[in-house]
Amino acid sequence: MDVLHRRERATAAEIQAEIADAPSYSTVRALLRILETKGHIWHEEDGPRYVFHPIVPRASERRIALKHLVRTFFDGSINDAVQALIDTSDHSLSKAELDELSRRIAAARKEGR
Amino acid sequence: MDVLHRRERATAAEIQAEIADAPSYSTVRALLRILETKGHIWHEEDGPRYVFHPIVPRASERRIALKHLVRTFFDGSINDAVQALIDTSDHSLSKAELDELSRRIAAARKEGR
DNA sequence: AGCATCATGCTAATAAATTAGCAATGCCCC
DNA sequence: GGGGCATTGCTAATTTATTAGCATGATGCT
Repeated sequence: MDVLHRRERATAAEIQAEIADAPSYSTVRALLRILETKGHIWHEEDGPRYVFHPIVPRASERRIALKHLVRTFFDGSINDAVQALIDTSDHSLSKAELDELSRRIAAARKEGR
Repeated sequence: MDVLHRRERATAAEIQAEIADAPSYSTVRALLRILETKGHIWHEEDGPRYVFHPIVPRASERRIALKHLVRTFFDGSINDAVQALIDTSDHSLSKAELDELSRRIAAARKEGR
């Protein structure tokens, strides 16, 4: 599901290739079949192969994932989560990026929240 | 694992109680045994019952989860992730919270990133 | 057109997870 | 101290996931 949310569309082989420690091709295909019967993905045919897609759109899943993460790891504090994001060490934000964030926060403030 | 990361410690019964759509008590206990043999959790004995704990500390798991989420849903853009957090509608940030964020960003900027 | 390639459909075997349930044991309260 | 309660240890049955492998059919290249 993560691969499909990253790419929106992928074949079985692509999915396997993107997973570190991937299970066998057989298993990936079986898993895709299971995910499809459970209503998490669908597929279209592109010539001889299937191209899989998530059913829940990325933006929705994104919102769910954020909420879950904030609840699980930040006791519900969005503020703390933002702080942690800014602190992500191996990817630290450039001055320009920080400026952009300031701008966005100013915008949110203006919206009267 | 989510429950254990939220609470840091929990018994089998507590874990079951916190999971929506939880499987049977038997299953929860079996799963805890499996997680333990796989090295994801450990337990101490508190009188007659086991209290389980995650092995990877919350702060580490948190970093991993953030990284994963940014990669999966925001194409690696921390900025976009922060924006999405700020936009979380059902939890919108108060003016005070936005102020605090501004302060934090200013601090990050000062650190010369 | 013919051939190699790739992907699916299917089947069958094995491994792992899920579940129920009961005996045994330690705790708590009266 | 005795009786109930909660929790673990275990076993066994069932369901589900994982895997290999082969036949089949479409694609694309020469």
